[in-house]
Amino acid sequence: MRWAPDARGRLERAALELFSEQGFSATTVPQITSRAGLTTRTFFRYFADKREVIFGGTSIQDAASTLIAEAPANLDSAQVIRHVLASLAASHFEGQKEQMAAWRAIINSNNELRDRDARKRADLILATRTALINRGETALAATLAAEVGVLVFQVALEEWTAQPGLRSMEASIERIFAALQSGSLFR
Amino acid sequence: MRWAPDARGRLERAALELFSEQGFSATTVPQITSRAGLTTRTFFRYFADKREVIFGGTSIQDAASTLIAEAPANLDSAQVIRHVLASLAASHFEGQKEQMAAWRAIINSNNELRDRDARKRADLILATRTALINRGETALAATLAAEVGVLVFQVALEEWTAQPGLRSMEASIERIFAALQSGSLFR
DNA sequence: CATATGATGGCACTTCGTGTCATTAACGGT
DNA sequence: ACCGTTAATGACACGAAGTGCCATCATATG
Repeated sequence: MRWAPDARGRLERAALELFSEQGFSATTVPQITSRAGLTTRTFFRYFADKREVIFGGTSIQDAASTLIAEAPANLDSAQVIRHVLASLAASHFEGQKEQMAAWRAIINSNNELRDRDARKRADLILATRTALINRGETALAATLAAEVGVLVFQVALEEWTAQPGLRSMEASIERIFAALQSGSLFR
Repeated sequence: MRWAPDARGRLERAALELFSEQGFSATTVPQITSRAGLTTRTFFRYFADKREVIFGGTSIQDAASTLIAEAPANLDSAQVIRHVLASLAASHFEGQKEQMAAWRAIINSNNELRDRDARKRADLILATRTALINRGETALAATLAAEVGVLVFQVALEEWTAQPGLRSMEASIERIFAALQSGSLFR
C-alpha cells in the first residue's frame, strides 16, 4: 500500500512537533510535509493555510451550536450558556489539560496564530448568537449573551491552563462567572 | 524636491481607495505603491504587512492606556471604564460615522482583515487590563473589567455604524451597558 | 481484468515579505 | 557656498506562502 493512512492526522502531528521544536514562523510547510511523508501540494488540500493546521482539529463552534439548539426550551439564555459551557468543558477539555496548555502556548507565542485564534473566537460568538436567535432571543440579548459566554469560556480556559493546581475546567468557569457577577461592573 | 510629503498618508489613502474599489485580496502592494508614487519596498517600511495599512492610523490602545492612567484615583474600575469609553467615543469616533462605517465594511468583507481586527481587540483588552492592574486592581478583576469594557465598545461600534438613525456613539454605549445590566446573565 | 474514482505528486506561477546595498534629498556646521 | 552626516527612498535578489492545472497512482467495483 503506497498511501499510509490518516494523512491529515500525520500532518497535524508533524506540524505540532515542529512548531514546539522551532516555533511557528521558523517552520516551513515543506518541513512539515517531509516529516509526514507527503508533499507541499497535499498539505494545502487539507488545510487552507499554514495556520489552520493548528485549529482544524475540533470545531467547538459546531458543538456549541448543536448544544444550544438541543437545549431544553424552558431554559433562558443565561441558563443555556451555563449548560453549554459545562458540557463543552467536559466533552472537549476535561482530562486534556497538558495538551491544551501546550496548544495555548504555541498560539500565544506567535502573532499570526493569535490573529487566527482571535477570529475563531469572533466566529464562535457569531455562531452562538445565531443559535440563540433561533431559540427566540432578540438580536441584542443574543449578542450580549454570546459575547459574555465566550468571554467566560476564554478567560476560564486561560486560567485553567496557566495555573498548575487547578483540576477541572468547570470549576474555573464557575469561578469566573461568580467573579463577573460579584464585581462592580454591573451595579 | 524629489520626495513628496506625507508618504505614509499617501499609501493609506491609495490603499483605502483600492480596497473599496476591488476588494482587499484582489489589490496587490505594487498597485498601492504605484498609485502613491512609491515602491513596494517603501510600503513595507511603513507597514509590517499589507493588513496593517488599514489599522495603522490611530492607536486606540495607547489612548485607552493613557486615559486609564490619568483617571482620578478615587474612581473604581467600572467608573474608569465608563469614563474611558465615553472619552474615546468623543475623541476618536464622533462625527466620523461615515468613515467608520466604510472602514468596518472593508474589514468585515475579508477574513484576513477580520483576523487582524480580532487580534487588535485582544491586544486592546490586554493593554486595558495592564493599565487597570497598574491602578491597583487584582489580576482577575482587571481582566474581567477590560474584557467587558472592550465588549461594550465593540458591540456599540458595530451597532452605531450599522444603524442609520443613530447620531452619537455614546448613546449606543449607554444602551449596551444598560442592556447588559438588565439582562438575565448576571442574576 | 477493465474501468471509474479519489487521493497524491509535480510543476509553474503570483504575491508577500525581507536582507542588503546603492542612491538621493535635506540638514547643520564652517 | 562647500562638505560631511543622516534619513528616506530605490533596486534587486531571494525564500516562503498559496493556487491552478494536469499527470499519476491506488483502491473499489463491475
